[in-house]
Amino acid sequence: MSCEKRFSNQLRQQGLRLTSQRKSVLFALHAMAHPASVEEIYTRAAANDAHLELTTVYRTLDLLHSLGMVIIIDRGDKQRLYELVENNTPHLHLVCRECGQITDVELSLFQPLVEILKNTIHFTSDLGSITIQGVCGHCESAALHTLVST
Amino acid sequence: MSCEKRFSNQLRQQGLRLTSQRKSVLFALHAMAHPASVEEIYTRAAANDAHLELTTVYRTLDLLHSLGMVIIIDRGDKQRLYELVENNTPHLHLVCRECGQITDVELSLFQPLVEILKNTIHFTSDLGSITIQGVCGHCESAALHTLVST
DNA sequence: GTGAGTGCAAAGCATTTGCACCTTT
DNA sequence: AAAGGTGCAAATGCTTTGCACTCAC
Repeated sequence: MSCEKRFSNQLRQQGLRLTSQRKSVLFALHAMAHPASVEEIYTRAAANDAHLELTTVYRTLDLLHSLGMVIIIDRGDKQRLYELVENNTPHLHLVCRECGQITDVELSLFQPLVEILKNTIHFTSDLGSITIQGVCGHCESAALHTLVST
Repeated sequence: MSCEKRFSNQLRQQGLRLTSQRKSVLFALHAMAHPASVEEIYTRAAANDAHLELTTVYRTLDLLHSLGMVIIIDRGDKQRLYELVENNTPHLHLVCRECGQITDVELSLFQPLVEILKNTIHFTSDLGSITIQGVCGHCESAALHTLVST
C-alpha cells in the first residue's frame, strides 16, 4: 500500500504519528468504491480494530483532509461524504439535488482548467474534489411527468 | 426585480404561495454580494420583516434550492453558504481548505463541459454551483515557509 | 520518557420537525 | 373555505471538545 507509505511520510514530516487507528481508517477508505459517510467508514474500519471510536474517525478524516489526501462531498443532507484522493482516477462529482445520487465523470476534460487555475491565480485544486450540483436525467424527466399529468 | 416575477411564477406553477417572508428572503439574497450563511441572510431579511423566523429562512432556502434558484456551498465548516443563481455571472467557487476563503472565477472556460454533461448523460448543472476544493496561493506559500523554517 | 493520540462521555449547535394559528389564493 | 405557510418551541443528531490514560517515537 504505497498510500500508507506516503501517509506515514507526511505525518513524520510534521512530527505526527502513524497509529493503528489511522491505518484502519486509511484501510477502510481504500476499501470504499464510492464516497462514504463517516458512519460507513467507521463501520468498515472497526472490522480491523474493534476498539476504534467514531470520534477518532472524525479526527483522522480531518487530518487526512488537511493533508489533501481526502476530499469532502456535501450532498446537501446532514452527512458529509469522504473519498480518498489516491488510487482514484481524478473525476467530477455530479450531485443531483432531487435524489442525492452522485455520478462520477472522468476529469480529463477539466484538466486544462485545473492547470489554468494553478498558473493564473496559484490555486492548487484537490483533484477529485470538483462537485457540481444539478438535476440528473432521471429526476428531470420525472419532474416533467408530474407537470404534464397535473 | 424580474427575479421575484420568476419566483412567483415558479411557485404558482406548483400551487405554492408568494408570502412576504419569501419575498424578504429573496430580497436579502439579492443584497448579498457573496455566498452567505443562513444567519447572515436571516439578519438581512429581518430588516424588512421583523417577525421573520430563522426556521422560515431555512425553509425558504430549501425551497429556492429545490427550484434551482439557489446553490449551496459547503466550506467544510459548520455552516453552509447560500447564493442566488440569478443576477450572477456564472462562476466557479474555489474553496481553500486551509483558510476557508472562497474565490470566484469566471465560468466561461467551463461552459463546454457543462454542455457535454447535459448532452451525454443528461445532467443539468446548476450554474454557479461548481465548487473546487484546494489550497490557495497564500496558504500554500505559508505552508512552504513553515517547512523551511522548521 | 514525552507528548501526540485515543477513548469515553458530555456538550454544542446548525438544522429539522410538530402542531396550532394565520394568510394567500 | 381550503390548504399552504409561519411562528414557536422542542427535538434531532452530526460533530466537536475536555480530560485522563495510552502508546508511538
